[in-house]
Amino acid sequence: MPDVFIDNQRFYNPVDYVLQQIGGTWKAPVLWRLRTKTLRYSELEKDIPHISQKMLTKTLRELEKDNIIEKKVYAKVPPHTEYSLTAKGKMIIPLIESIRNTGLELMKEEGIDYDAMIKEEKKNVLKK
Amino acid sequence: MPDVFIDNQRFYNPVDYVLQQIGGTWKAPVLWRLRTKTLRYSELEKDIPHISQKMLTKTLRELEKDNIIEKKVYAKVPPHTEYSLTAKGKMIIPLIESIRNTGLELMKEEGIDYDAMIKEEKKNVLKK
DNA sequence: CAGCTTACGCACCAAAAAGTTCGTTACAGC
DNA sequence: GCTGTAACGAACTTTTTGGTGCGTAAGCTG
Repeated sequence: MPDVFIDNQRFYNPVDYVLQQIGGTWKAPVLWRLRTKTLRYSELEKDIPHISQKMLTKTLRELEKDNIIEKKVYAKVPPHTEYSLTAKGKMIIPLIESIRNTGLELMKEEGIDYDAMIKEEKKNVLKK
Repeated sequence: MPDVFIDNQRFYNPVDYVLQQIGGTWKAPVLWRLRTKTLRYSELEKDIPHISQKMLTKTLRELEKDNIIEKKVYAKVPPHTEYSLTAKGKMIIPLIESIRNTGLELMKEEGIDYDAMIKEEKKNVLKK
């Protein structure tokens, strides 16, 4: 497995190359939400539990740099920005779905029904 | 996306859960080599470029803990250990292949033919 | 005219990941 | 009896990640 250099960055193998672009804690949650629609910064922030502004901003900058998402800025005050997938981003979504499905399977083997958990949570949100 | 607790560890979502188990720099290289055959510690060490002993050991321990690989020890001196995939490990290999294939595609879009690079490298190794 | 709003960048600090070096075991060959 | 060997564990340092809090623009609202 030889090393590969792209944009002056070294990657050990193709898996490494992919995981640099979509790995880490926050990239998948962002991409997952953008898979069907364009969203604003503040919408992402509200919808992704635990994410800090710093991490959201950093994640968005990296996804932009790798040409996975696009940013559209409406130059007003207060600011308004929208993020959406690029063609490359759309190409990558099926992979995220595969990873997610594997995760659901593995969780099931641990006795956890994640889809049911999500439904439960929605009920509780509505109650409030 | 609610949090999930498994073995006292928190995961934000199914993708997070999978990437904790197979993400990072070294897990895929190890699993990729074990996908077809059992290997000794020293064989893995020789075959994976750049890996340090510490990282190899740590990676193997984590994969064992997550029940993805098995260790067989032959109690002699010098030591002899063998690593192979468990059933769960075999389940995960297709996902690694998907990630790898996506990586190959993305590299191709950057003008890099990784399979050709590997062939070149093999020639060079034989020359030495 | 004070305060709220959105989407950040920046500085500072703590925590986690990763690399480097060293030590160990016990037998086999020189 | 000194050296090499395989597979590590432990200690230490460096690098990378991640979190918190602060500052900012400029118009709209009370």
